[in-house]
Amino acid sequence: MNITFPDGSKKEFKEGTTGSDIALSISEGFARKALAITVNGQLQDLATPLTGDASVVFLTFDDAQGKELFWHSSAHVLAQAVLRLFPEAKPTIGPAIEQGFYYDFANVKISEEDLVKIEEEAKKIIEQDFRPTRKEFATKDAAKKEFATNKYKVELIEEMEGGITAYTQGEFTDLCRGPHLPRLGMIKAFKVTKTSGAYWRAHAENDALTRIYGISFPDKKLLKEYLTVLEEAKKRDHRKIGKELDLFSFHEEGAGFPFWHPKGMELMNTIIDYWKGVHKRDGYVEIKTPIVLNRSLWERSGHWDHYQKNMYFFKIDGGDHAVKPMNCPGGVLVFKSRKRSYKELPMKIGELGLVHRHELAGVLHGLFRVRSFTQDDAHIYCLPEQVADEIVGVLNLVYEIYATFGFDNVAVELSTMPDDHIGSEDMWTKATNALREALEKKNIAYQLNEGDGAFYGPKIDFHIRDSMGRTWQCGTIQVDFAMPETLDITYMGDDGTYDHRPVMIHRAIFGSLERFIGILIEHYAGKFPLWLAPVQVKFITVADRHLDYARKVAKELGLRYEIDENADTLNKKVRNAQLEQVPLIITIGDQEQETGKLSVRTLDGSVTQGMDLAEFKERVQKLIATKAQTTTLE
RNA sequence: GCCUCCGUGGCUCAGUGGUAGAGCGCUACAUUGGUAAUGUAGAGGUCGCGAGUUCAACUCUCGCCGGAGGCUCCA
Repeated sequence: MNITFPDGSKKEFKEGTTGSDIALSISEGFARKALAITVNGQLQDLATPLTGDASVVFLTFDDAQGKELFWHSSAHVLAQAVLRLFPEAKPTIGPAIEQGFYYDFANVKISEEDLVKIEEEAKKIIEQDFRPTRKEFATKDAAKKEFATNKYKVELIEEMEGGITAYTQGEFTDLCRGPHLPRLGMIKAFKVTKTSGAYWRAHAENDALTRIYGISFPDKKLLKEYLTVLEEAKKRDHRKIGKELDLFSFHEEGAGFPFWHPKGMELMNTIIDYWKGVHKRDGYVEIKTPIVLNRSLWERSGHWDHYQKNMYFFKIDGGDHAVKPMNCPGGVLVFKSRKRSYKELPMKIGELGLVHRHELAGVLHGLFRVRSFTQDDAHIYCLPEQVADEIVGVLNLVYEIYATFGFDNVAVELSTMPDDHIGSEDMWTKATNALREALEKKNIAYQLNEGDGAFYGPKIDFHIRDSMGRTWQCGTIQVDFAMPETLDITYMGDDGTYDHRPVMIHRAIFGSLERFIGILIEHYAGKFPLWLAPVQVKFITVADRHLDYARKVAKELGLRYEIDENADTLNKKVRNAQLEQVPLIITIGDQEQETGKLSVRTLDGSVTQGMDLAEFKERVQKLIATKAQTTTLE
């Protein structure tokens, strides 16, 4: 057989030669690194004997496919280790994930201490250096017989089409499509990281499973690097920095309800001012609607039937009321407060609305997942033929605003009709197409999420990554033909009748001010750009006699400032200001007081002495006006 | 809500079946210091809440509340 290599070279091999032999024939060093081989684009393990002419590519841990194979094999090792320690456990599925792998087990309870034992057992298995062998079942029944004691595997086999295969390593056999590492000894570092509850097939009504997560590498150094990255990320945790910088707090008296401190509010207000500015420029107007509204509105809007589990209810004067989980129904009342003409459309009505949603206790997570938050909401009421342009307008604004904060890694998802929805299929198709076309027009790559839309319409979501690599939904654009109907919104067309329904576009760019600020804290690791920093400059005096002069200069600059009046040493005050991540530190002593010049320190530790006041002001104003990402005076 | 783990002064964390300690912070005094921690003294805790076991619980058990990492859900 003739084998073609990626560089175009060809070589003749005997029929039945394995990938591993071919790899060895090229270079010994390379063979050791190669994990698998693709033959005519099909992934195989190195141990598989090859037949016929083929073009081959060797995969290493650096390739996504190689990584997946490596971690999938590691998941088998994990399952084998668990079964050695807990023979009664029933393995279900164990895939590779973005970072590592997991395996789900039924019929077993695993404590934190067990994880250590499992890891030790896994290491023994790796040392045994098994070579996984493949077995093909002639029939479904044969496969079911093999896995008869595991109803989950039997269920999987039931649904399979084509050849059913299993892999065996030592005493452990698992149902698996493969391929696998040729030798398990290639796993040089193996760590069991955490456990979690999970459900069979991810449905809460199914059996509860125990999920065990792990990660592995072909080199111990890579594991060390991975752990270092995790530790660095932890230092950026917004909950930690939020406490250190005195931005916000949470209290037992209201789980999931953030309390904003003065500096946190300074930050939020700066962001809001910016938001209001760009929206005004783009023709938005702003409203404010009540937080509490009565039952009849929520019934008409569909929230009573489709969103009740997330809402807070109470009775006033014997009537049911709800705290708003969304701003739209209230906003619609403003639109309907008088008759509208087609000439007024599109109407873009913004609202920084405080919404409350009763989220499950287990999902709360700092500012990322709270029970009350401020949406930078807006509803665009437009004619059907204006929808496409309006979506493009929102997309432009979304990318402009994200860029202002230095976010270039934004993942976009398009979510379609969920099972629980209002409105006709026809409306949903129209709305989904409008979103899709806008994305394609702007050349934005997106992932499709079938059945993940809001109950009233499909949506585009924008996801931003936090320091731990988790992604969080921020902005959203939702096209809604349904609510205009259920809430009976009309406008007068050029035919002089009110028989026209506008289309409603719901959109938010930050999504939640709270979440967005949480992400910003981690994104900047607390070192905010000058325009955002709650305290932009901190004044430090050499001695108490310089305080009056410091106060005078501070007022003149027109920046958000603090003066350190503590009786600490200069060094201590500098240290504190650095730890508080204040972008500019101005030291005032005899020198400055006499010459009228400034001594300015930036967060990187560099100090500029003898700076002219006017020049300093000019540079700082420029940094603020341009919303510069870093604060340097050079 | 589910799984695993955690809950000691404002913060970070030691600690023991016989009712508690450190550093930072805070207060006072002394020091007025030139770019990452001046010194001395002092105040501050019913060891998350409730019940049980025990002669005795901060320590053991159970329940609740809150937190962490996941699952599911979501902005």
